[in-house]
Amino acid sequence: MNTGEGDPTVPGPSQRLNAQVAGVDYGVLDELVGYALRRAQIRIYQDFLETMAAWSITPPRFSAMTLLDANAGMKLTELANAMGIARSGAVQVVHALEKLGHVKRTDSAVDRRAHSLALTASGTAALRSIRRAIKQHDERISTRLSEDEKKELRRLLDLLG
Amino acid sequence: MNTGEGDPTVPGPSQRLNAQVAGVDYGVLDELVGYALRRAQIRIYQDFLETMAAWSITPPRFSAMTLLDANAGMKLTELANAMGIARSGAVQVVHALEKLGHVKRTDSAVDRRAHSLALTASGTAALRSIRRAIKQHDERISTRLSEDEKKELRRLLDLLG
DNA sequence: TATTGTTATACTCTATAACTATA
DNA sequence: TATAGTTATAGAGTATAACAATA
Repeated sequence: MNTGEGDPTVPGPSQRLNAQVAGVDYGVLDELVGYALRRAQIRIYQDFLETMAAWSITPPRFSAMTLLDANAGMKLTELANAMGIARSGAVQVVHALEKLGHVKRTDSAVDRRAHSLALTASGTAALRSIRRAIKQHDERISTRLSEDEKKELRRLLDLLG
Repeated sequence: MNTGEGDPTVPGPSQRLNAQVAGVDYGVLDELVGYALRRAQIRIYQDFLETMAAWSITPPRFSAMTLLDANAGMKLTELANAMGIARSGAVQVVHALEKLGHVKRTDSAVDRRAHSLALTASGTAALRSIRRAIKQHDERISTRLSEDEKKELRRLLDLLG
């Protein structure tokens, strides 16, 4: 797979079974909010990867691109904070996106230590397609929920943690 | 950290910020059910790791132990299917749990290729404590939800994917 | 031939710690 | 001294592919 344009590959779809298997006793797992979340995530992750395979895009890469699109000129540390990861992790994400030609660094005028991060023209174009595909993916995974239910789900999720 | 009783270490808590940062435009991310899920998971994961640090237990390890407790004698392939991961991944989880002394293999009487997996006595004892801590963790992360809301959240999550 | 467990390999994601250049 | 970015290192989690033993 991976029609993609670069080295950074993606975990690979897999023909893995559904998270819940008949005839198996899931014990306390079935009572935990956290495990319901995890199970949903496991299911959804499959569709996400398949949706993004052609672009070599992973969840953190999509987050980074979206953040840079909406906040052009962010510094690396700001990006890391916004994503909730360590700086060293942000370096890797940015590096992968640079290899894909989606992100460029510009030396900051004010602070010679810092770089200004932004999407390239082709990165912006790619993000348009990616975003469209992601929106479809998001529709797909939540197709059994009404608009009200989606809203309620988001509300309840935001109360968590 | 890691008062734990074995080599297999755990990612490490970290003093990372919250997933949502003020002054940053999250763009389309704020509209996606999938990202709300991801964000909640990121927040919760911190508490999970801190809760489990003393036991060197990770989410998949907890799932495996719970499944083996409720379905003693499972084969490796069955465990992998129940967890929704590849066999090779299950090998690693089982291996880590063996190193911790929580799981034992017994040669299957019927099929000489297969092993019968089960918790050890100390694994069962450990699971009791671990389960108690996990339940508290689950209460903690969902403390802002009423019982009805928790139930509704589980229902909506199960509709996803 | 098909399945079971295993190993080899590869990749992402994440973290901490130490380093360099600047502030 | 403190911050920005980077690199080195490490481990978890996941996957595919190939292999030996057994079915």
